[in-house]
Amino acid sequence: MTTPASPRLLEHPAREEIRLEAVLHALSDAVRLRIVRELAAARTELSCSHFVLPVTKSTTTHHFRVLREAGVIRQDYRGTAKLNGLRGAELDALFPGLLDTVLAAADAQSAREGAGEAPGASPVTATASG
Amino acid sequence: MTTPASPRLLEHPAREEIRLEAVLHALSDAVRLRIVRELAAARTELSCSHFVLPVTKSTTTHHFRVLREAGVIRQDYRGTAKLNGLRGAELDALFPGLLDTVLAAADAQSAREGAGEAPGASPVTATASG
DNA sequence: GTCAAACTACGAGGATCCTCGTACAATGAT
DNA sequence: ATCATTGTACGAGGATCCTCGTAGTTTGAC
Repeated sequence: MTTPASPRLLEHPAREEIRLEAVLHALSDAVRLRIVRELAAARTELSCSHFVLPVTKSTTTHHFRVLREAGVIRQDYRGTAKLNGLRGAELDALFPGLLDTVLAAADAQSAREGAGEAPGASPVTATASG
Repeated sequence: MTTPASPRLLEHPAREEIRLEAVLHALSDAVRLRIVRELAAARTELSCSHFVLPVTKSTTTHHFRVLREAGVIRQDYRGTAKLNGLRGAELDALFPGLLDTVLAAADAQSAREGAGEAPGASPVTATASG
């Protein structure tokens, strides 16, 4: 009777529990915004280890948790890995267009700075947004 | 030779200096989001004293400064008062649709909570967004 | 000059946040 | 069972943030 079948469960806020202020705060950090952009560009769930971030593993865990607790991403264990996926549909139902708009704004800012912070591969990926 | 004609000048970030992270952070606070919503609903410049906020005057000044330094609002002195106006056009040029989307999200959340935090007059104002 | 109104500056308290290092837990393969 | 992989927990340091009170500045009216 130690631990049944459930491997490791993570708490997520219910859709109705998601607060706009928390979402905006979650997206207001450069590292987290980068994570979200990569997740959006990938269109799939990605493991934490997939990300190459300018912070340590501990800090990475922290940022993923902030995103999860704000309701921006969903996390599920898959073997030793933990898959992260955007809660795009839910967010869109709650705050129509918010995520896409922020993502577009981030792309625009990135392009303006001419930096190499592009999340996907080429900086000319955008065209189809829906 | 103490002070020429300039009454009191305030520093604002140039349009190109505005950072998405700073804007999102500025909007992630409940008090500031409320200020922005009222400003958007008013469609005019409003003095600080016009706002009835759950914080002291000192704190109000602080929040207005955060909004100004993030590039969300523009502040100008007008006699003893200080008029605040949204930098909507500039923000929209930089981050298309961002402000409107956040404003709509805030309205949606407000409506969901059934609270009396409505910025304008009636809670049924939305219809024409552009 | 005097007075009221509107806002700021400064400093402080307390909370939250970002970052890290080290130690630990869970899974899958050997 | 042993080991490597993946990610967590805990605690701590340092920065930033929100809030306030008090004192001070600028403007306009009397």
